[in-house]
Amino acid sequence: MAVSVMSLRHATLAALLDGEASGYQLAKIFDVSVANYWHAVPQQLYLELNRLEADGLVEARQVVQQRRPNKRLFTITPAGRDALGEFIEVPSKPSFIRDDLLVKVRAAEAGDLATLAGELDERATQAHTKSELIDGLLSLLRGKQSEAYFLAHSPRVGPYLTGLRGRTFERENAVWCTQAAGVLRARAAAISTRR
Amino acid sequence: MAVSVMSLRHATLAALLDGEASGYQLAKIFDVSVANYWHAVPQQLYLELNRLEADGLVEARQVVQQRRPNKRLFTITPAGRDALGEFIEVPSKPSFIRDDLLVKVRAAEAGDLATLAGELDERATQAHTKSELIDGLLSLLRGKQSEAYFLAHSPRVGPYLTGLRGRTFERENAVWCTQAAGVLRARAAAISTRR
DNA sequence: CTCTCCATGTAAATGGTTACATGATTCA
DNA sequence: TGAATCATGTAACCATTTACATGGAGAG
Repeated sequence: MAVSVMSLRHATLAALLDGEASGYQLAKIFDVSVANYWHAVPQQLYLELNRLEADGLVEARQVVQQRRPNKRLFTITPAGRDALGEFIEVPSKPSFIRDDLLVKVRAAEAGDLATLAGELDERATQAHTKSELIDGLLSLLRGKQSEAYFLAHSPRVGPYLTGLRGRTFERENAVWCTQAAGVLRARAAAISTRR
Repeated sequence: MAVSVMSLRHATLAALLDGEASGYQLAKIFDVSVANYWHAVPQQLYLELNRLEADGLVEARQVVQQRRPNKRLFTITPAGRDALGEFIEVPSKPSFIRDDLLVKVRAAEAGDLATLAGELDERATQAHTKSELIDGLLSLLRGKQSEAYFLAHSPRVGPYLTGLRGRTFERENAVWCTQAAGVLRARAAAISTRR
């Protein structure tokens, strides 16, 4: 059975549903809101946008600027929207976490506990910051509407739902990192007093 | 500043901290407990194990079997443990989610809402099953000890902590998938009655 | 008699990261 | 004067996935 591939394509197309954007702008968007479900560096986006253009899924128009480098603004085409529609029809492969830091925690017994606890604290802070950033994006989307009303009626329901997932993920990440750091530090202390 | 790479290596080494295993067994382990922080298909593991052996980070012994194909059991070497220790010292790059299904939800407006809701329900079930599986692994690890005691004293603290993260992740995944499916289905119904 | 499990690999293709390249503008 | 922002790309490299390949044992 066919399973969907090439999600960078579709993540890029999806980001263009909000309107035209340059590769540079998309890179920024990928850094904040798209980061909830996909990650890509600018180089990837420039390549992918050109491929999408060649395939007729996006259209570009050149914008000449005086004090800034010229840029190309991309718009999703009807064919691009269709491609997203088809993408939604084919089943996805299940997602998985791939996290260096969790590998380290798994292997904690083979390394320095204090160092690891330090990195966990840092990560907790980052995750907390990220969750607040997303929180801001969510209330910006929602405006004065209640969440229930927004979810029932707003055309921006897609970004809102992915934002909710991202916010929870980052919050839980922060909680867990803090817990793990505490556990490891307590153990590091226990080991050093025992000697 | 150097940032750690090649986590498959370290995930493999970490999995061998529990004792010797064959490539086939490791593939199983990767499917369940290691899946909380890394994913790999068997082919990758066979390759990686051979590379680790060539680098002296694991040792292999051949086990000849009568009714089963012969196998090779791998053990982590002191050099392998050192490699894990160094891995823990170098900072990790921040992790990110990469999920096809979230891309689809972001792009919901361009596709069929009922189809997407259906896939979200399926995913909710899978996530719930996975969370219960992990829950079982955790109580197996814990045995009769309280969680606090286990976290303070057990040598298996690494796997336990990653299990906690995985369990929360899957639980939150199930909750979110169910919520998103509900939202999208309600909207699908609203659209069809309006016509 | 078919399916799943055991058990290990090679080869080709795709996807993703890192390094390199350029250059003006604005802000501290 | 140095760093950050705007703006786009190429090339080399590394990691990951998919397809292909083999074959006996045991369960239903």
